[in-house]
Amino acid sequence: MSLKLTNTLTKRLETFKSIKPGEVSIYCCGVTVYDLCHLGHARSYIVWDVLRRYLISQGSKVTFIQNFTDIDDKILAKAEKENSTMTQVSEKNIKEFHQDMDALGILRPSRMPRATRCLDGIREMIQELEQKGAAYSVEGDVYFAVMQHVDYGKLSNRDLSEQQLNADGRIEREEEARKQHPFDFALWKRAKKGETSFPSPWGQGRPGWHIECSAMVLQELGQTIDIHLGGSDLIFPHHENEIAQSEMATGKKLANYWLHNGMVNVGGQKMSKSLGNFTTIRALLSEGISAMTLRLFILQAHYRKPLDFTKKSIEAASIGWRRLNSALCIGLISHRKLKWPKPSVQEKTIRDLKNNVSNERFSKSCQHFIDALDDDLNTSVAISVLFELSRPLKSLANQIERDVSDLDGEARNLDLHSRWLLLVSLANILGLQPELPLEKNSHQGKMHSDAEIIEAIKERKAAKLSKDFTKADKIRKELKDKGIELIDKKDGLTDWIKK
RNA sequence: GGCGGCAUGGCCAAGCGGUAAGGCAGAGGAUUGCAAAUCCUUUAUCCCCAGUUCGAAUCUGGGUGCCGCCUCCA
Repeated sequence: MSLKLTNTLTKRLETFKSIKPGEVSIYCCGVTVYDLCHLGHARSYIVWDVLRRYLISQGSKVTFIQNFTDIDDKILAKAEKENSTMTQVSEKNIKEFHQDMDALGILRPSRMPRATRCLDGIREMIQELEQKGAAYSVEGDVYFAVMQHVDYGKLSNRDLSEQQLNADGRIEREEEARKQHPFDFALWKRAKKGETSFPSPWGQGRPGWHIECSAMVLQELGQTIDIHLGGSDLIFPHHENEIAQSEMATGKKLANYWLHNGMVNVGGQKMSKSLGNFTTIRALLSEGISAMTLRLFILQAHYRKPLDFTKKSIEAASIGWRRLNSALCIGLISHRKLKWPKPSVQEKTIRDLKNNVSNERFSKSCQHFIDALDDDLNTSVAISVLFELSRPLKSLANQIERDVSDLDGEARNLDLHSRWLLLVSLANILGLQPELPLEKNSHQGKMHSDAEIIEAIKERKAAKLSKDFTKADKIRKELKDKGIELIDKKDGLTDWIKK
């Protein structure tokens, strides 16, 4: 089987085939850098990160371009509010963006163009469109004439003859009057006085939103690319307009495959800045929810479906991850004890993986995993394979934790080792990487000094030795009420963690 | 009003015509003085109604409900 993807352009599941064999060009719509990213952004970029990792694992050379929109009303508004500049606001949020994405284990794009650094390309494209009669200027504004583009609406199923009957009340009358068609959109907007602006043949102004992506694709990847990515909320008007501009300017198809991810919902409603129902990635991470928990949470759903965000669902993912993680960590923590070779972090291609899997049972798991991803990135099924692979490893981790000296026989050990290698490699394709447990006994908070706790543990141990379990339990309970949990180990020692 | 999507156990979520993956929670058992962790076992006929078919959660038609886009938006 080979990779099949749902193409928004054709509304069908299609076998993916790149223009150049072995090479894949991808453009992903990035963020407008006026604020921190929220879980919705995380979903989008995590999902596309998996697509990218999967293509890489198949041996493809992937060029992944993602933009920063750093010219925008909201950035300007923020700059004004903070008594700063557009550049300062953008720079700050670009840094924040990288911090979040790195934390989530998202591979950095090959290049990240910015609108401010692509102005020549933007102006050239607008001029090209003007020459072709697909753009017209009105008092310093330049609009794209949608009627000139025969295919307009092909991505989002819009019909130009309908004239957008019911979008009333949402559009500024004044601007409407200047447009030839209600769907016409700005390629260049003239500057109001005092506003940050850039020179152009049409006067001082700023590029419209859609044109930057068209110009960047052309600049970074060429006329036709393999895959164009974005959130489903970008289908119209953003991507529709991008297609119109690019295809009119170059005369070539912009992208062969258009992929769109579903939204993150809160209480059934889309998470968004404007609704104010968003939770930032930063906030989630600082609450102690691990990056991999978020990844698991997101990848347990299919990427095109809406995903409801609730405290409960995150907690479920968190526990699920903790268990999966214990299996993923075992070869890193206990390879000496198990006499496994020292783990190397080499990334493997699917072909290597398949060749290395000797055991028939494992090759089935491996194939099941691959088939799942091939089927329009069915990460949900792929994850179920990981959980199934991890089961005996979790048990092993537990045995080691309890210091069971009688580990299983050699053959079984070998079996577990190759199981672990497969698990780690497959998990890596989803970007699920082992998170080594934090040092035990590390904690914040000042309710108790370590010495006090250790004293209590000693007292309890004495009570246990003298079979005074009532007292032992009382101490456990007292500590628990203060958020300290005791874990008795096989060797008679007691660990404790602060919650 | 137009375009698109979704409806599966207590919760989340796969399934793409052949008799319901996986995760969380729950129950029972093993282990443990207790607790935690771990393992084993276990819990559904798929929104409603009609139809196609030997056979449908899966296809068709009609309902009902929810969501997204049509304004900035991942």
